[in-house]
Amino acid sequence: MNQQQVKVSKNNKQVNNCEDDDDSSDLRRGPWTVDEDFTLINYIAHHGEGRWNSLARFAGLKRTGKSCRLRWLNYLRPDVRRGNITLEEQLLILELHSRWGNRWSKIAQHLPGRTDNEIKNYWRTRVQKHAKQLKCDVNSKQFKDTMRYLWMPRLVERIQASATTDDGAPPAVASSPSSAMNTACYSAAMAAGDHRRQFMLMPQYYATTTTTHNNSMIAQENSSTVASSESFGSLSSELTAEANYANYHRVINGADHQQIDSSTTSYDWQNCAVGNNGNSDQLGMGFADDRRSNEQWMMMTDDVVDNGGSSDQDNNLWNVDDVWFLQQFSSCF
DNA sequence: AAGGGACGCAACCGCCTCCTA
DNA sequence: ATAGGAGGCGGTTGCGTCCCT
Repeated sequence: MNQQQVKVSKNNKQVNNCEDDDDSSDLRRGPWTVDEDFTLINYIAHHGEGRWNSLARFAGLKRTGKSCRLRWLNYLRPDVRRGNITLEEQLLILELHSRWGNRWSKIAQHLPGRTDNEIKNYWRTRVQKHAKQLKCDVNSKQFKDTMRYLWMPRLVERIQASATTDDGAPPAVASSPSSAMNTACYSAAMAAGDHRRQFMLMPQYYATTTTTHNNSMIAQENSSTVASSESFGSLSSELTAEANYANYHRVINGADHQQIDSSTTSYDWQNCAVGNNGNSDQLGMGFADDRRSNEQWMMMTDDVVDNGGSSDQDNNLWNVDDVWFLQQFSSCF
């Protein structure tokens, strides 16, 4: 590959040029100039997209068709959204990536205005960075579990929180202000029942929840999944696990008719650790199976949960405590 | 203030698939 | 049926900017 590239100053003024190494014509490479952008926009406005090679020729652009296509799709298209990836978009990216892997264009189809390139860059710069921080491979089960059980629920929570502050209206289910991970804390009266501790419950992510964003698209592929932004509303600390579970279903289904009659329904809770290495108790971690619904809940006592409030200033999902905690958490698998 | 490392992103590369003649 | 061109896609690179020392 010819490493010599068009050098463009900050204001897009070209200061150097070179020739394409596999083409005797003077095809340009490197950053696009304002003039080139204008030419491409103008041409497409009059003639439309498609046939990129001939488009490049007819428009008088000394660029390959591929280059024109990329510039248009990733940058010049009027419906391209620019700016920070929102929390909702982050959540959707994580969800869709967990399902499809690096199918960037497919993922991008579900994020209007975002390009595959942008999503790919987001994944590489943010997500992979966190995997590196956790000293694990981004494709490892360990990291995927971390995303599913911690990152994504936290995103849901933060989306809820920002919705509350944005429009001033309280969420449909008031959440406890005392915990940053106030998704489903309550005093568990677990089947083991030998002590009462404060737990945060997180269901297996896909068992019962989806996102608020583009949920119609998700529903197409997972019609049995109930889309709700309220999935992690706090549950009453006064209720039994069974009642809380019933409430949970009521919450996520958003209607009373879904309420489970806890008086006639028994749940086979197991306050057991699954796959732990024996120190989950020290970590305040455990798993509970609801065998009736085949849902599994991960539990963490609130002393291992960040209680600092969800006051992150930006879209950075992690703080030092998170990383520390995740490193501990990761060692359990 | 300056230098250097880290980061983010636009653009390119190469492979693969699809389309058309 | 097939070959060549065009387009699509995921991976990679290089450069500008930011931030820290």
